[in-house]
Amino acid sequence: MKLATWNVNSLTVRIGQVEEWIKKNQPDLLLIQETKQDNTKFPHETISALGYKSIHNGQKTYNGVAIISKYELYDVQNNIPQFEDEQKRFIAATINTEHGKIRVVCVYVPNGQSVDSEKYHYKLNWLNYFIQWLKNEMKMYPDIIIAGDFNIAPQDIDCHDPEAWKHSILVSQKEREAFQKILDLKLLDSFRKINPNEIQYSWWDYRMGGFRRNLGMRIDHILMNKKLADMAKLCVIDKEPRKYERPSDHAPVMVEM
DNA sequence: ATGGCGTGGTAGCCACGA
Repeated sequence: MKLATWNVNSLTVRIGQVEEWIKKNQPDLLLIQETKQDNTKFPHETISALGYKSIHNGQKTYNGVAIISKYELYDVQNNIPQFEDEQKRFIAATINTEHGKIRVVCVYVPNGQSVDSEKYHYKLNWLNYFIQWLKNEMKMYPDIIIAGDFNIAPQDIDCHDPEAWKHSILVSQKEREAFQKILDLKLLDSFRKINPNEIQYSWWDYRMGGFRRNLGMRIDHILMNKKLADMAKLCVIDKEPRKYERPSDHAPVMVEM
């Protein structure tokens, strides 16, 4: 199985690139974030023509998450249960694979804007509810993959300038503690497990020549339980799409198992 | 690195992202 996560920063703009990337990389599963379109706009036909099923939990202008899959998707859950939220940042489904039944969760964790912002509280609150939900979900689905844009750089090696960013969003202690709480549920960050010391980023600011100067962060992650993580052979961040004309500011992260 | 870019709204020298 080959699976990937990619924040596309508007599927309307990036649908051509998503098609191109799928054709080239042939993932079995692709989780995308920031579609920025409502469910009526989602290009199910384009995806279907490539041989994939798709489900989407979206809204106009902001957020929006989707799962594109070679496998049938069932028991779909839109948004975190028991968490009132207008924002569409979560979609989950179950698939039957060569590795057995797997629960797949696509997340677009709030950005937080700045640590003194109301949006930062919303981010931490969102993560709290997510962790509670996940804890319970793992009792029912021991084999689980959670992937998406976490908007958290877990360790200093995941940030190009940890000293400067220390107290800022994506890096702040509270966000890292929340990420650690997720890992404490016995989930593994597949990129870090497979590449313990690699310095690689998945996002670069559009401004200031961020990509050219490699001023990035590793904030997009693929987490899985130990059994699945032990099967994963390879985890790479594909920088190619970041070089496309009109790129997303994020690069896809991909696991092969 | 935070003005500097990109997207999507709408007509606001806007909101939001990260």
